[in-house]
Amino acid sequence: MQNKGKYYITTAIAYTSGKPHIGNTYEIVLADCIARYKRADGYDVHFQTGSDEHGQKIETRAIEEGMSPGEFVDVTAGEIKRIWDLMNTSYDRFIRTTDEDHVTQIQKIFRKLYDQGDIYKDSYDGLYCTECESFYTKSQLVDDKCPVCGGAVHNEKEEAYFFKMSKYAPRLIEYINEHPEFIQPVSRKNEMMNNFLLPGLQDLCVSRTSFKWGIPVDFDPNHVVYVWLDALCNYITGIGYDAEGNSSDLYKKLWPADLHLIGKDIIRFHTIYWPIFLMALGEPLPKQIFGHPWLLQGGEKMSKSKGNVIYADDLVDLFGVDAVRYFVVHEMPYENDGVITWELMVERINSDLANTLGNLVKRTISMSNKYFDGVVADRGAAEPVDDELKAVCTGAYKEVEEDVAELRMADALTEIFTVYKRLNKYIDETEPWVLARDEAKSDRLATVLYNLSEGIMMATSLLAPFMPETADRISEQLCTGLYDFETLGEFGQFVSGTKVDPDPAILFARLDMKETLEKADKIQTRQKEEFTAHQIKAAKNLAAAGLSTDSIGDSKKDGKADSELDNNENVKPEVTIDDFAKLEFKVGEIIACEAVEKSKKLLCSQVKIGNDIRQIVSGIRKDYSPEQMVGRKVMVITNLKPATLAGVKSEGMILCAEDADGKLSLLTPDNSDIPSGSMIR
RNA sequence: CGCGGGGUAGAGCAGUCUGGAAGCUCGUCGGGCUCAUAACCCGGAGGUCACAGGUUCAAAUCCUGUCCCCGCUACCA
Repeated sequence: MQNKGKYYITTAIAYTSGKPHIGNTYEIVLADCIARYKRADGYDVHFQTGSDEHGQKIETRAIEEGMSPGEFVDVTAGEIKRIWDLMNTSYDRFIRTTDEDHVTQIQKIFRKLYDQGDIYKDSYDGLYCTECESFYTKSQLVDDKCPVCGGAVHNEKEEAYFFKMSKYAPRLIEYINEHPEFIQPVSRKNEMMNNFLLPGLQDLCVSRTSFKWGIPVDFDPNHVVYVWLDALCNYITGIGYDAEGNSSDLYKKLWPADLHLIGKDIIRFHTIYWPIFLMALGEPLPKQIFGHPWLLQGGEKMSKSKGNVIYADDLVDLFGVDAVRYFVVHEMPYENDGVITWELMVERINSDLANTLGNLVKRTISMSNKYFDGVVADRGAAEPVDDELKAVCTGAYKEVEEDVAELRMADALTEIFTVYKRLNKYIDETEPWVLARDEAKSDRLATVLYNLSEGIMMATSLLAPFMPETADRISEQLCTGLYDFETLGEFGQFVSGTKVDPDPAILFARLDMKETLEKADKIQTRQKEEFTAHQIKAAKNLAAAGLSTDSIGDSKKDGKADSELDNNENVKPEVTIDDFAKLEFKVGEIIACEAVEKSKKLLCSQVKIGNDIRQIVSGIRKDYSPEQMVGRKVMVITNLKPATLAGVKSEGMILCAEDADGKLSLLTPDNSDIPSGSMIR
């Protein structure tokens, strides 16, 4: 096969704060499809992935788990690698930012940049929240208060190293303008230009003294290297870059990278900071950076506290690795976010994998066995109807090639399945079972089955980078090997006279929706329980280490919700039974309810409490509609001082439980027959 | 007026740059077929292409305005 040259592809390295979910796993699968495709297409591919293991968050997460940071990242990096392997991804190196060669190089790089004056020491002058021990920018503040704890922030100075971003910004702007393919999709280019580059790039603080878990600056050990500088450089350290000029032959061959595949959330780091670091090091810039969209669970971001996270290993258990690979690549459009739900997963598998592909292979091989004792032979009895089929088969490679060149992998996959669909149609057009009834048409029947087998192998050879196991199974059932891409322009490579599998196994069994959703439900329930248990353990460990629980949670927003929850639970002082007796709780029945016009959050209910009817306004509209409220019996505090909310009078309060996400649940009496007005004690 | 993306059939999407009969997949309804995993093939129904104006012989596509959704808005990876 012709060698088309080297192709160096990377994924972002995964942050080791926890187990990656299917949204994170998508990236490695996509990269693997590209890598495998390029290999099959004649490129000398190098595929690197890995884990990003430093930073304050890791330090905190380790404490939560009661481990040292080093032990913790060993566990999570192992977990990431296990999932990457489970997904059958063919990376050449899994780099860890704790790897010795990487650490050494980062220190050299930092020193080099310092020596040449691109990094300078200064003081970081920012808005600091003592409570959270963090700096914030002005734009991050909410009402001039800390966005996490809501407390006051003040100006504070901290000694730090800075990188002269401003020095290189004009060159980067010029480069981006001259290389329209550099940032993909192009809409992202505008965001970077308009938000950062054109208004003027600020220098970047590239060291930290507030935590220890990072790569120490060797000439100033109080500082650790900023995690992004550390993480981004993996793309060069992983292939043998040396800041002192002794880079490896591998590096000389591979750099610059052909493609950095990353999530759309970290585009800024890859299209601004990373190119500038490279300019400063005097190295060429990567050829292309593709910020892929996200896979969302039913339209919302996955979050552990919501219990809606879908993990690759659960999916693989239920559906098999190739079905999962197929799904994530197929469902991800080029520019917009994709959607994953268990229902969609089942639909895709049944329709595309079981019906279109699996059934096609099965029926084709079954007919060869039934009519010709398994021998597939081209007896040359062609008819005009064959021509269109052959054209579709021989044209597929070109179509797929174009899609892959633009990284439109979902489209490429669809293109391949068009061939399978065409083959199914061909069976109907030729009606082999009718030909079988007439001995004189035996040659034609054989030729039809030959054409089908050949068509399947042509499409399957293109499918192999996407679904490697399935492609192997199909070629085994047809007792042949996958085709070289170079030969895909011609029809008729299948060796005439091949005897196929006498009893081919079903490739993808149809799934029962109800049954599968029940299994999925169990998985999600288990997951939510595990999360709750983890939160308790984490809080304990953090408290033992003398830290607050503010930093728990898998995102800033969750962290906020968590801290509020903790405040409600922990802050209130003990009360006596007499204090409690001052409050009057009764069962109320909601007899009417409507939304408060001026507000997005409020509902106004008419509540029957014994013989009394009261109007109560509640901020629960996001979780309950007025229709849902009517007829319910709820817990009401009746001696609360009346208040006016959004201009509407409220005489009491309907009680709700609130979870970590702020989702509300009305408190309802266990026995719905209990009359309204009953006392609650 | 911070920047950008989006609103197309019940669901998920393409089409918009370069104006010229509204398309794909799933679902649904009807028909065909029986080799096959109740699979496969054909056909139908279902859309005022967010809304309002404008340009044009012609607008999902170009222009103007409005409404809604989403992302980004720098030192948390």
